[in-house]
Amino acid sequence: MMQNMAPLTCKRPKRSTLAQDPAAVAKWLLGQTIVRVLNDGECLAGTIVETEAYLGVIDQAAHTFGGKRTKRNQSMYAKPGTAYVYFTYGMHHCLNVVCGQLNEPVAVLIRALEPTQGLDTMRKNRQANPARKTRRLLKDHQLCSGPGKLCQALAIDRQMDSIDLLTSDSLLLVQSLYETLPDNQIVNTPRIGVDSAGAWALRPLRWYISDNCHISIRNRHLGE
DNA sequence: ATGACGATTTACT
DNA sequence: GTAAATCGTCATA
Repeated sequence: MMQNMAPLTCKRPKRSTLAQDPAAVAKWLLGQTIVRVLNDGECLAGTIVETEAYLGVIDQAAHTFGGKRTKRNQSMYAKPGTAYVYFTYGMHHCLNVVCGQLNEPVAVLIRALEPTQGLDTMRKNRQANPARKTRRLLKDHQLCSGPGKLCQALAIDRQMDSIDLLTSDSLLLVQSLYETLPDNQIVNTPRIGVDSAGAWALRPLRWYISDNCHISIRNRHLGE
């Protein structure tokens, strides 16, 4: 568990940190913070606890497999530190951190956050469109425990696509004051929801913080 | 213009 | 465990 979080300071990562291969960045991002500043100035924040790397043109599970370039995925070709936000399944948004080099379409999907600031607003955002009538209060670990959930909680949609996470005032990546997590607190498994990607579905390109209860539901019991 | 398909979530048997 | 919800995006015509 990430307990006793330091008060939020605004140390921004260097762009060179994100200009690495997506697997390295995915691992590095664990423990860092995503901050969303709403129009009224309210801050919502969470610690990244689960990530997946998408390796671009060679990766059958990536939107840019084979060098595919469309209106939707063009921000994956942008400079490292750019947000790639896409809409899927007719109702969900997903947030990625573009990494690697300019024009090298690789990215890291942010799959789960441990919410640290603005939980009440997150709960409100998550229940804005209740699918079920009698919905009980969402527990903290239900707010950001999935790529679609965290975007709903932080009010992230395609308007945030192509934003620079290192300079933006509305959606920011903030570096932890702590050292990088030790390897024995990081679990590495295959990615979720990419079963149709052949052999690439089996590659261990997902990472999450061991024993953290805010990771996505699926595979919470697996791993190691 | 049309049809197939999701880097998901939720409810339900 | 299975299936429904729901629609932008993309490839094809």
